[in-house]
Amino acid sequence: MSSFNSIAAKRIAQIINLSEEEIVGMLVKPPKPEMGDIGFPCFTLAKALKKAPPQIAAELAGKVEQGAPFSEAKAVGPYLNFIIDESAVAASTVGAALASPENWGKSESGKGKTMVIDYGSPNIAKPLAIHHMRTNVIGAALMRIYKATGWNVVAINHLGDWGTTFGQLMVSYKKAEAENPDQPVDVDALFKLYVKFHADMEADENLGNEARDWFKKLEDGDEEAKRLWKSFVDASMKPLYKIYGRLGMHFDHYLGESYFEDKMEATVENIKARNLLKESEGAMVIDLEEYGMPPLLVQKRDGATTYATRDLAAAEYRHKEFSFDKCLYVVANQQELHFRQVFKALELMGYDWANGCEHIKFGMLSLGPGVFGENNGEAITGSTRKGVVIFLADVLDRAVEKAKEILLDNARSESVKANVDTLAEQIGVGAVMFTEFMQRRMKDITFTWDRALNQQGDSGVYLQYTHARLSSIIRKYGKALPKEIDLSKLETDFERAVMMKVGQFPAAVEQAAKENEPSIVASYLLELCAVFNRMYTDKERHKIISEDEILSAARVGLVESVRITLANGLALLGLAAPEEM
RNA sequence: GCGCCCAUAGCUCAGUUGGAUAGAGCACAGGAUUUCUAAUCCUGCGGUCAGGGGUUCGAAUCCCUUUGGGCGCGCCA
Repeated sequence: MSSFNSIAAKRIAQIINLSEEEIVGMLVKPPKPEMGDIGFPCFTLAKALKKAPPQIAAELAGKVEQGAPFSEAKAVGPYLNFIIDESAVAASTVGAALASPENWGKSESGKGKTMVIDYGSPNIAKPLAIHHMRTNVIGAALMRIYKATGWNVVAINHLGDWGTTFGQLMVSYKKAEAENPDQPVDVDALFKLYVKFHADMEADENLGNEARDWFKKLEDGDEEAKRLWKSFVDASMKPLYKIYGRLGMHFDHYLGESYFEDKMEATVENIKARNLLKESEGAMVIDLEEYGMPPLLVQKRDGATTYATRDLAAAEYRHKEFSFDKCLYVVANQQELHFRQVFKALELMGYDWANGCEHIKFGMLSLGPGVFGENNGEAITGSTRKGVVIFLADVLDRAVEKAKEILLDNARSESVKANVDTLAEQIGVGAVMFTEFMQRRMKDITFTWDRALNQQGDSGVYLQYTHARLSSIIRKYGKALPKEIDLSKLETDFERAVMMKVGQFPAAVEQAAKENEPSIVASYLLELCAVFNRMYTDKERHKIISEDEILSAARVGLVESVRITLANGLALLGLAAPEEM
């Protein structure tokens, strides 16, 4: 579509004293389709020309070069509007999508550039809770969106597999083991130990010191500490991989904090070499007062490292290994200050690539009333420590169960019945994932079961249902589309609206990458489906398959282009595109 | 106290590089299917775009300010 904009700009530039580039920046989309496809506002010219904007628009319409790819350029009030010729619309949308389905929506704007994305990155030894879904789903979508715009992407899971938490677990585990030699080590058991530790610490503050001592032992290479740590990590990873599979996530590297353990010394040396390390209250910090930030803690009083130091080491490693142009951290906005400090520290360490680092933050998820008691109608913050937590796996399971019921109720065909479990998984998981894409990432979310399990209205299910409907039409058509389709047959207002919407897909993907905002793709897809379904349900005028073979081929071509767009879009978001449901 | 973020219909949200009459979904009230998936579609109802000031031909959008809310501010990550 953007090529039409530049052609319009070129023609306007021929008759007024503005550059093509300036004009492109001024072009707008008219609010109603009958007004035209591209609009040029004439207000800014009014002063210089000392004429009213509508008059200017009328004069420009008289002077501007007419002809393909525009059927008309006309004045509409104070705007000069261009109407794109039907055949040009069809060729650049339906034609383009059919010609190369797998590339439809892709671009090369990121060609030759590398982006490292840090997402997921859970603190292991705790089962994934509902709020972890945000980084997982947003991060995985961004990864795919960047790939679609030509970037070379390296996805890293910076596992939280190091730190005092493991000391806490060791304290708790040793106590449990003393009472029961067969104390299991699996993620459920670990979770219970974790909760128990924090409950016990209420009564015995000394436990905190014991935990720090165990972590120090781990850092110092104590055999038993290492053995316990390894068993905790192994037990944690199993369910993690399982849920990553369900969410369709992918990582190129699992490089947890523990991986950087032996690289920490070099990082601390680098900080020292720049004269940045200062002693403060017995700990070692980087002073950032000059930049309006509190100091960054590099080493604790006992000499153990902190997650800040591990982030610095990880950033150094990532740049050395992948020489990224961009490094995105998909992490909740609670850590905003932390990342500002880390990025500033990297800059002070002399790394000019620090300005390629970006914190992709997102709003917080709280638990609505009814999820854990009524709480006087207030939302509450989940707390893994206190056991106030909704497990992601449980949410997915319930959504799948609900999808299965609805599938069996509708029971459209034998093959739906035969595949009901696969389809229910696709639909249920998709519905839960899609709730992440229903608003911009910065919005806070209040979790309620109703919201998470919603499969009505604007939802992932709506997109998937529309995809199944599109697939069904194509199945019914029952033959390959002819090589030459007469797209000029697509001439109704609804057909034009669908074509125009299909044509906006590449721009939506591009915009999503530019703003690091997968929800842009999601709202685009909802609009696409709405526009298509409107045409589809107008069965009087828009029967897709009819006796008119030429028209049928054109309409099925249009349907297929919508299906390709929807399938590619769903894939970017990580949702399945079922062919029937 | 300081910093970051948020505020649009009863509810959940789009619209944010300034442009034409601020849009969806849910909820509520009606309606559409002998024919391609009704998990759909249509109609109606619903707005001091948190308040105030400013910039501009033009502001939900940019600037200042007030209010309300969320998050953060060294030995958790």
